[in-house]
Amino acid sequence: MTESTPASEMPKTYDPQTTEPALMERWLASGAFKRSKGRAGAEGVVEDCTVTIPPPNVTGILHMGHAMDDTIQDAFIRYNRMRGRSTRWIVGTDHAGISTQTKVDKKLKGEGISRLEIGREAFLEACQEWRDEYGGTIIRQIKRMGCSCDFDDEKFTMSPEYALAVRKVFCDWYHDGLIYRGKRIVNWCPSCRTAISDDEAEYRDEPGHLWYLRYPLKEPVDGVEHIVVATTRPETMLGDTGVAVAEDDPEKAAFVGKTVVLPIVGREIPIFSDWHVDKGFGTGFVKVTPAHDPNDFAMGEAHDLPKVNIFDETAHVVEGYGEFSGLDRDEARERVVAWFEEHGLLDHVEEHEHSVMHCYRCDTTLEPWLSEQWFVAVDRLKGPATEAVTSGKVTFHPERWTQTYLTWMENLKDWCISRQLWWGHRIPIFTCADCGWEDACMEDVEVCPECGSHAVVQDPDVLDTWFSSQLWTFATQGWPEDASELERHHPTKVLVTARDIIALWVARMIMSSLYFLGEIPFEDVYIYAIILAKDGTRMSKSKGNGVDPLDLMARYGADAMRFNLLTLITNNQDVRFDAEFSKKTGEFIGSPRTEQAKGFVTKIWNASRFVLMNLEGYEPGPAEAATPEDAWMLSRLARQVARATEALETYEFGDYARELQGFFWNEVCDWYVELCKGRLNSGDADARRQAQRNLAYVLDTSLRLLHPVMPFVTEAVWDAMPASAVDGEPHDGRFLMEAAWPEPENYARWVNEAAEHDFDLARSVVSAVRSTRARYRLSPKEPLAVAVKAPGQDAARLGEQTAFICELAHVSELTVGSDAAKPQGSVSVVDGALEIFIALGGLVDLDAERSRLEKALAKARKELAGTERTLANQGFLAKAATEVVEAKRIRAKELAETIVRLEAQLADLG
RNA sequence: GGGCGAUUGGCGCAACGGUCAGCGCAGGUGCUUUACACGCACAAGGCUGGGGGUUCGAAUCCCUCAUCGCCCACCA
Repeated sequence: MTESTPASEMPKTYDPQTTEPALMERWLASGAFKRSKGRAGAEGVVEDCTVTIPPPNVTGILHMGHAMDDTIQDAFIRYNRMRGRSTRWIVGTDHAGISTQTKVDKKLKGEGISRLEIGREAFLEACQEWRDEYGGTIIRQIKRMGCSCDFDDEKFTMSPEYALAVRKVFCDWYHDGLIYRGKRIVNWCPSCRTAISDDEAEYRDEPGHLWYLRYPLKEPVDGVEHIVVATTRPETMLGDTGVAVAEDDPEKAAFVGKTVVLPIVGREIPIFSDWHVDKGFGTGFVKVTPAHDPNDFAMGEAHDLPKVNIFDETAHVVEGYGEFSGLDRDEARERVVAWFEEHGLLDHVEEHEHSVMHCYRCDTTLEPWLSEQWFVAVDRLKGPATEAVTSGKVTFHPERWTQTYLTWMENLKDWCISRQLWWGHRIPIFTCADCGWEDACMEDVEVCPECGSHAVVQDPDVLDTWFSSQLWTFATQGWPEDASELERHHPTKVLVTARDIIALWVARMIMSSLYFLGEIPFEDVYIYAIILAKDGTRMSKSKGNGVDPLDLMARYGADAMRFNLLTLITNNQDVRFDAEFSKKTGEFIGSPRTEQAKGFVTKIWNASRFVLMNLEGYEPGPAEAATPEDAWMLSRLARQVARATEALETYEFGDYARELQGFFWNEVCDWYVELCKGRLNSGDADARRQAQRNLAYVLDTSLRLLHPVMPFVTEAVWDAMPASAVDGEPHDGRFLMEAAWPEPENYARWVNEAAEHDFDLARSVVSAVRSTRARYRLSPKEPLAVAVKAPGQDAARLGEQTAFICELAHVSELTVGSDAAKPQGSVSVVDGALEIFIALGGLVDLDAERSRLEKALAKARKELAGTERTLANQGFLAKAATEVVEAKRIRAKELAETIVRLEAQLADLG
């Protein structure tokens, strides 16, 4: 910030497209985004505010969810930096195992290459290339938004340092007995011969059948010789090891504990009850195939059933099933059904639609397949993680998400962490093929430490992406090698994220941080609303209703988009974004709300330009409540400082933005700036100087308050300001982003309730005159004579404000008094304790005035009647709070007085 | 199927048990007021989705119905 633009050179229009990137360059070059040292507070302690960005996928591009997330974080970070806290926003990307691998896979497929052909090494190289090419995209987009992240120290969940942390966590948990190997059903693609993760599988509803098969009972039950099961996959009956009924099914109770002889196979299998079963579906009897269905697997575990795998890796029936062995699953289905029919065991067949999983790559129907996987046992983790939240150490905002977290934690099952992918952290488990030695190792092992064999192999699978991202708050801060940063900057202040990853990510971060650091990863979790399209449905590429934040910024600028996003925030869990698209081309046309926000950016620019244009001869000096309007403005400013500070401290971002806009636009611009024009143009040098100082003070403070959400335009204006009116020193070389936040206690002395009341009286008079003028279609230039009758105290206060009332309402002659007389031929307006008479001579339309007054009278009488009814209610008087009763009494008195005045005016009209 | 949330003037939203239910946009009227027409002023527009309950008092709390949406789990 070496050169500042003289006010006279402030361009007439503000262009975010040139200003925003240029400012960003200067901020970046200055190092202002690195950790701020902060300022010591009253106790001599510098508070800490470290925030880690939820790492976007390395291959990702910015979408509206990121835009919301990052706007909230940046507003919070900028506020805290100004507040004097030691602040750093840690940025980085996630390697995103599945989605990166899928993208690279598709790219290679487009080139006619299969990852299975080129092998693991070559494929990982291709992934690395992809990351190098696209990895910077989203970081550049975040920069376009003006986010004040520490970009010089970007993190990555697969960097060597990070990999070390991941490996240590795995090994420690393994040696502490938290990581174990177990069997689990995965989605197997018989064509690709690989497991497909849940996220890669595509569900599709397809027409199918429900086959009703008869299973003979070993011994008849009450004369019944066989039961009937319903299945969509009859071929899997070869692997059945049980039959289940619902726990709450009295009709089936007699069958529980009995035995069925499985047809074809001849296996004797038990009948048992389980909560998985819905007695209303099918026959109420469910065949259980633990090796080929996830639910059946769970039942098999619970009831200790054998898991019989009947398919090989190409989904052909394995040896041992006679004529069925060697058949593929479709042939097997036909033959099994035919066999049941031939033997009179096929009860009947129904049409049945059900969802089927397909391979995202080759579209083959996936086969649930039993395989070896690695798990994290959560028993020892969930207790502390639950306590961290119930005790209030970690707080959710809004509070309602606490329940989501606790419910999930309560139902938490062991976490399957192995993924059959190549792109990711490879599981550091080494096994000796010769002697069976196995261990989790920090260093790669080539020779078996037990038998010296070279036949040591590493587990081929990689870790779930969340396994590495759960370490984000501390693995990005030097853990495990150097704990010095963690000592001062962990736990982090807040995690800002979407509700759909409370379970996947938030909960796991809490568990791992508690385990390895013995402390929570963050104090607060702020869950923001999901941004939906205009029609209330989720934005999606296929629907074409999604809007690209870059398009928004190209059209309206980053400040406008940021402001728009914050004002959208309410207590609601979803918000709608009003992006409009061309019906013909589907192209983004615009967003009215963002356009409004752009209007506010322009308003700030223009108001600032006006102030700066009028600073000629400005001498820095203290603000002063020299006039009633000054006292009012400074009081309002003080309240706004307190309110904005409170709102940001309590994560009320929407209120912060909306209230600030109302204040700056409707109070500062519409009233105060207008009111200062007189003094600025008068020949009175002292009055002009004071108006300049006050305007500069109000503008300076407003810019500081607005900066967290509107960093660019506020910084651009600040750049043009000759000196800070708050500290009275030239601020060349300092950025607004590094300036001090207006501390409420420094403004508290301006709060002046009486001044606010007095100003409201003057505003009432101005509004009454303007309104009357509009009703009679009189030009604003037409001078009018006005008399105001007010109670003594109010009359005196109004008397001090006649100058500006006359100016704003174009009043030529203003009389104020407790006994002011109504001039001949005038219109009267009753507003609270004021009676305002506007002289119109012969123009007064008696009928119109009468009906207007009658309308007002009727309204007042109606409200008075209601109020009196309440006051007559014994229950109300007995139970309502005294201040509420008192407020009602005062209101009744006011209404009664208003009615008297209105009646008098009506009588006067004749 | 489970969980969460919404329903307030034409549209988007506030109001979180107690003043005449507020605000913005759109629409209306009038203003080339020398910061801003991306502006200013003025006026109009609502028995708060239906029904029931709790309470002295309900847009607000409870129940129910209807409609809509989001998240999670997926049905043998």
